[in-house]
Amino acid sequence: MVAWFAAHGRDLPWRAPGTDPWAVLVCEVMSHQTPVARVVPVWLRWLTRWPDASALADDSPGEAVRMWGRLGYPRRALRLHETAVAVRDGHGGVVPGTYEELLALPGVGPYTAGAVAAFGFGRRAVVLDVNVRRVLARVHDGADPTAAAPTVGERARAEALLPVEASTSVAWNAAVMELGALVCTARAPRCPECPLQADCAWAADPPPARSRTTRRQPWHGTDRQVRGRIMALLRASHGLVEEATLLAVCDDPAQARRCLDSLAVDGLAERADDGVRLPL
DNA sequence: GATGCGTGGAT
DNA sequence: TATCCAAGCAT
Repeated sequence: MVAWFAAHGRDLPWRAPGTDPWAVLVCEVMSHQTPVARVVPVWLRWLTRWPDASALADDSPGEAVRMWGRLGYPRRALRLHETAVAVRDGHGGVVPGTYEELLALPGVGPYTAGAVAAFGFGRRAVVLDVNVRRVLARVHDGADPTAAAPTVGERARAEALLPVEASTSVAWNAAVMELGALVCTARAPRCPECPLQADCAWAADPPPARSRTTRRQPWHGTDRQVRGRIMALLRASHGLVEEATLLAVCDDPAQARRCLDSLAVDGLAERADDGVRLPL
């Protein structure tokens, strides 16, 4: 596993020696449901502008949302800004190092808390992202994990497999995650290239077809699409945007209104007297 | 536990 | 062209 990673792991910028926990946290949050290739340039620009948590906390949430650009799920930018404030005001500007403290930060869930503990602090922590889940489930069960959140059983198995020694566990986490991203992929896994092939239930008996358990949400005409269009207009403007301009992003005025309202509730848009803008 | 939440490249 | 999918989290 670890040898495979040394030979085939990607040379991602946050894997450079000396990357501090805050930079790791930023990269982990940006990577939620987002391809790594899209994260890299934003992460580099982000840390150039705000090298640490306090620098981000001292700027406005709206600037964080603007810098987030088209990464998607812009509420993550808001939560990352909230986390920066929490680190500045509650932890003396230093990212806390325990799983429990990390989990308490806004926008930080079980995956991110484990990833920062492991990759930011070198600690032994279960890192259960979709890649690790897929690798472990296929090796053990010969089937893909469910679409639902990880079960206690999955977590227990990951814990049981995780090497005891801290630095070894960090390397193991990185290797399994990378294996899931590059070899044990969701579609068309490259089993002949996999170091676990000999011990893998999936490789021994590949399932014939994919079973679709949950129906995916359609895209065209959804509130998500309309919200995205409104946010794109707000990011592009450094001042107020006329509400009528924002409401023109789709044909259905009621939907446009609903979406603008929901963005305001989320804190992604702020209404002023004569327009709308990103939060100050 | 099921839903909602962006975006764009790959197939 | 339509669907799948990518380092999840909050409600």
